[in-house]
Amino acid sequence: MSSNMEHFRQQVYFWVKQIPKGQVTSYGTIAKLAGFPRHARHVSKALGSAPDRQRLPWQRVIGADGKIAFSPDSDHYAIQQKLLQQEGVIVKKGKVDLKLFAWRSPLESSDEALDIRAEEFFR
DNA sequence: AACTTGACTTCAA
DNA sequence: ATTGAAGCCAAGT
Repeated sequence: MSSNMEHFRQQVYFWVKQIPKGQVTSYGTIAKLAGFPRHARHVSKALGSAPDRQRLPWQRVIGADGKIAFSPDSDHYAIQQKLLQQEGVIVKKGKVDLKLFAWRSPLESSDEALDIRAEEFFR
């Protein structure tokens, strides 16, 4: 049987793929959606080691404060910013206005919805 | 077993 | 709005 962490990773990939083009969400939100709240840091790890990064819209996952998480002087940072801008997301000083581009996931509105959704995916 | 390391988050100044 | 400290947790040393 696959490890818990492996399950986590699959859930992360699934939810990241759900983020609509031109919108963003946070590591923490993905962690929550995946059913593992408080594991925001592991979401980044899962993305970084994703076997098929090419098919994952990883650029749509940013910090809870709307900022690109990579170091501003890194290549990753520049690439992520470019990819986001290419799909219409406005990034100023490495920050996205969440009021305009935050993905309204089904689980963010209510905790009840989150529990229901969790059941669907964990049986 | 102890300590460090992140593509994190929250909260209090 | 910004900043820093504390909390977080699996992995790697």
